Parts: sequence; structure tokens; C-alpha cells
Amino acid sequence: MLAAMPRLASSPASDTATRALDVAETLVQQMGFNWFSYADIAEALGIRKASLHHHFPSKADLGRALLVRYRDRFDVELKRIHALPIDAHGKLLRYVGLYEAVLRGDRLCLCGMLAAEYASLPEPMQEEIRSFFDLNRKWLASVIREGRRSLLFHTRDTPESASFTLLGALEGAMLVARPYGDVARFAESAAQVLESLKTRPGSKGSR
Amino acid sequence: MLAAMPRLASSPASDTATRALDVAETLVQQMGFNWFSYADIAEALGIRKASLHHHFPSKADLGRALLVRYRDRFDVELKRIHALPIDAHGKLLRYVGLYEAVLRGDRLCLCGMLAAEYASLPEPMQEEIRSFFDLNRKWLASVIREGRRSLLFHTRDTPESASFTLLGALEGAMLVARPYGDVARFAESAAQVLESLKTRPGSKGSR
DNA sequence: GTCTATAGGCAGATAGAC
DNA sequence: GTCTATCTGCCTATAGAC
Repeated sequence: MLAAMPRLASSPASDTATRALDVAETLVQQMGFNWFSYADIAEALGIRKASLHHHFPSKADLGRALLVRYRDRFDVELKRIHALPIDAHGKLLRYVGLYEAVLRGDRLCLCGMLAAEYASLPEPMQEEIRSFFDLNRKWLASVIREGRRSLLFHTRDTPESASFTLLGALEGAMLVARPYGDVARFAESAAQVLESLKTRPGSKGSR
Repeated sequence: MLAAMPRLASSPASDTATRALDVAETLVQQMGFNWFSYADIAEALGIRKASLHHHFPSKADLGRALLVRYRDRFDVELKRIHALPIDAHGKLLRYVGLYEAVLRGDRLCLCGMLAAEYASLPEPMQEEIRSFFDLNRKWLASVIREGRRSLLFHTRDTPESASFTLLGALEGAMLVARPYGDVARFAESAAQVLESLKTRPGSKGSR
């Protein structure tokens, strides 16, 4: 109470910057990066646009900070899930839960939204988006590998390939579910995709 | 050569309007609806912004026209595929080919892009986006039903539910593939998802 | 249908006082 | 760190001549 909170290495640069990122994150996830403006954030925070430029000189800086923070938080969650004493299917269920919580807040995954706007974004942001997807694909591949070792999953495809499909299916299910405001549909799709990892490569397949 | 081209009921209102829609469509699919402006289209067409407003009074009008045309064209393609003398799996392969062609042009599905920006769009556009997805889900469900009748597909889920999952998986695979500029990854994902329709509901599954 | 001209507003960004 | 003031440029949209 007497002294200022000690500033940990991982803590944000300032309270205003953090609150600005919070507001911006929601705006991007709901409306897109090209829609919102400094004025929207300034109004929400009760400060002036010029003050925001002190924390984030350009909109590209703000966007990059947004992505770095989002990825770091996701990384923490992923590590947390991986450490849980549950099987691979349970871990994927938790992973899906992360997405479902976002959708329930009428948002898209930050990187799903920014992947759509990808071509219009500054290069430093593009790099961070790929980095987010890389992180997720790597994590998913390792869980899929774990599920195979324990004979829970039986996919014919490589874990790398399956992880890409899974990531795309979840991002896409969110994307298509939102116009209908229907979280249940997303959950159903997610369950179907997870289930398809369990099925044995039965019939010969195509050809 | 002597007379003006006869104006069919389904033909565009004017050549300028059509060319404007062509340019706008590409811009939206690559950069998003909130990124492009009348100036971009006017420049590409070699006319003035004010002339564009003659054809599309507001940007919302342009957006709606874009969606109506896109859906109508998709509808034609879907009917064409359905009439082909090939099995359900072959029809889905053709359907995937539609998406792949779009991605190859460094674009996203128009409605995939607009679904991301959904919350920021005027209501008439939102309605058209849902309509596009409805059209696709209905078509996919009917093909899945056909594949089941012929014992090609063996999904446990309802065709309605599976069609939503399939649509989401394809839209999402496009979304995630684009930052990597990797059409092959999309094709691989699409093949995996189609394959999962064929697998038998083997093991007991969850619970 | 296309043009010039312009309105009226908002965008991202900077300078410099406090 | 926050403010006022301001710049420059672009945005959507309209009026009215040709």
C-alpha cells in the first residue's frame, strides 16, 4: 500500500499501456485491426489520443505488442495444460475450451482475425501471427504424438499435418459459428474433429 | 457491333458496375472490407470516386452487391457439380477445388473474410453472409447424405452437423494456410477432412 | 454516366507545454 | 505521462455542371 508495486521482469511497462492493450485486444477480436482507432481506446480509458502515442508510437507498435502478449499468455496456458495429469484427449478438450471461452465473449481468436487481415498488416505483425500458429501447431503435434503412443489416437497422417488440420478446423469453426452467434455449433464441430483423431484407418480410403 | 448488347435479366446493370465489383471483390478477399476505399477502385478503373457513387451510393450497397453476386455464382457452381456423373466423394473434391483456386490467387473466400469482420459490417451484409453459409451447408449436407446412401461415407453425426464442421474446416484451413503462402498445406488438410467422412465409427469413442 | 468541387469528419501522428 | 493544439491526408458522400 505504501510503496508502488514491485515491477517484475514480466510485468507490463505501465498500467495505462496494459489497459490500452486490454481494450485494443477486445476491439481487434470483435471488429478487426483495420476498424478500430486510437480514438476508441483513448475514449475507453478516459485519456487523449496523444497520450496513447506515448506508449505505442504507431499503430503497428500497438499491434505487435498485442500479438506478443497474446502469444505469451497462450504459451503459459499451453504449458499448464501439458502438465496436467490427464490423457491426450483430455488435453485437447482443454485446448478446445480455450477457444470456446473466446467465442463465448463474442470474439474471434486474435490471430484468427489477424490472419484474415494478414495481407493488410505491417510485416512485424505478420511475423508474430505466424509465430502464434507455429506455437500452436507444435503443441498440438506433441499432444497428438502423445495420444498415438498411448494408442488413443490412430491417425494415418503425420502429427505435424494433423495439427495443422486441427488448428484450421477450430479457427474455421469459430469463424463460421460467429455469424450465427452459436457456441454450441462450435463445440459440436470441435468434438467431431477430436473424435476423428480416434478412429482407426479402416477402409482403404480413396482410389 | 451495331446495336448495344442485349441486356439479359441476369446481366449486370452496367459494365462499369461490373468492373467495379471485380476490383472490389479482389480487394476485399485480399485486404478486407474495412481496408479498401472508393479511391482504390476508382484508380483501378480510371474514373473518379464520384462516378462510383452513381453505381453504388454507399459502401454498404457495394458490399451487399458483392455478396449477392458471389453467392449467385457459387450457387451456379454448386448446381453444376451436383449434376456431374460422379460420386459424393468426387463432388466434395470438386468443392474443395473451388476453395483451392481462390487460395491460389492469394485470396480468402469472400465470406470467410467478411465473417471475420462480421461485427463491423452493416446488417444487410451480415444477412447475406449467413445466407452464403446456409447455401453451402445445405449443399454439403445433401452431398453427405448422398455419400451415406451409397455407403461411401460413414459419419456418426447428422449430415447437417457434419456439413458445418466441413465448411468450418475448409474456411479455417484457408485462413491458417495464407500466412504461410502454402496451398499444399490447405490441400492436405482438405484431403484429411474428406477422408474422415469415410472412416467407420470404429471404437467406442469418448466416455 | 462521368465530371469538378467540396463538404464534414476522422484517421494516424507530432510538437511542445506542464 | 498527460495534456492542448495542430498537421496532413484520406475517408464517405453530395451538389450540380456537362
